[in-house]
Amino acid sequence: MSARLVARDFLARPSVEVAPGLLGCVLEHETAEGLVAIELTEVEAYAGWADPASHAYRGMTGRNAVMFGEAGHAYVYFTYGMHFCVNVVCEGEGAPSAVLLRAGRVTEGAELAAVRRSVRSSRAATGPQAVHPDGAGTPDARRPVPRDLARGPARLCQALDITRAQNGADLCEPSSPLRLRAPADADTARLVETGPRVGVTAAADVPWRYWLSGDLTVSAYRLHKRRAR
DNA sequence: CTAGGGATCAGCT
DNA sequence: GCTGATCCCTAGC
Repeated sequence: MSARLVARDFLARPSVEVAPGLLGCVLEHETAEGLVAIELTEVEAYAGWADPASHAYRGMTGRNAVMFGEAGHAYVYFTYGMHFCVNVVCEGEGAPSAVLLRAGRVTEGAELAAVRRSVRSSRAATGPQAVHPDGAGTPDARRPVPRDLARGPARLCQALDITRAQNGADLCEPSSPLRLRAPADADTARLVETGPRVGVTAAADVPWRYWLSGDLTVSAYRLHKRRAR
């Protein structure tokens, strides 16, 4: 079995070129709890300086500094008070582009991923250990279905246990706990579809979201609500 | 549909 | 130092 990682050279290009090539790649995170691996099915490119939707648009800050560094590192950010999202940094020093990992399918460690997801979910819900009033609920009843384990950028991070601690992690380094594996050769010829990015008001016209055609783990598309400016 | 929650940052004092 | 708007979302009504 090949543990071949994605080469840094592959990532050191404009994110719009890299993004479709990440589909089918496997992001895996090895922790004390075990290994969870996720095959990427949906990504979005963010282009840096020229892209008003990019965190790097207004220049380097403490939060987005990783985007300005070497390609192949993880840029993790926290949003909406409770969610993490992970990006793969592309291009090179001073060219802050990145690809947001929006969804995937758990290929290893599904048990562990399910536990992580249900623990966090029940805490965010109506309190610890919500039980069905009719008594029908077994502990497993709350479990997310496998398809939903990493269906959405924040769910993907939950399943992999990616938090601020993984910000800056080197995805191209074999000894790194968080790494990006190249797809098996048989999986490379998948049909890719393209469309507008999710939740982006500025530059909503560019089709920089990429996903594997027909894949059920791709997140539900919603147009962003118009917000006053 | 909405609440939820924390971090960030521009703009101000 | 503070204030308020925003944020690439999710789960539960």
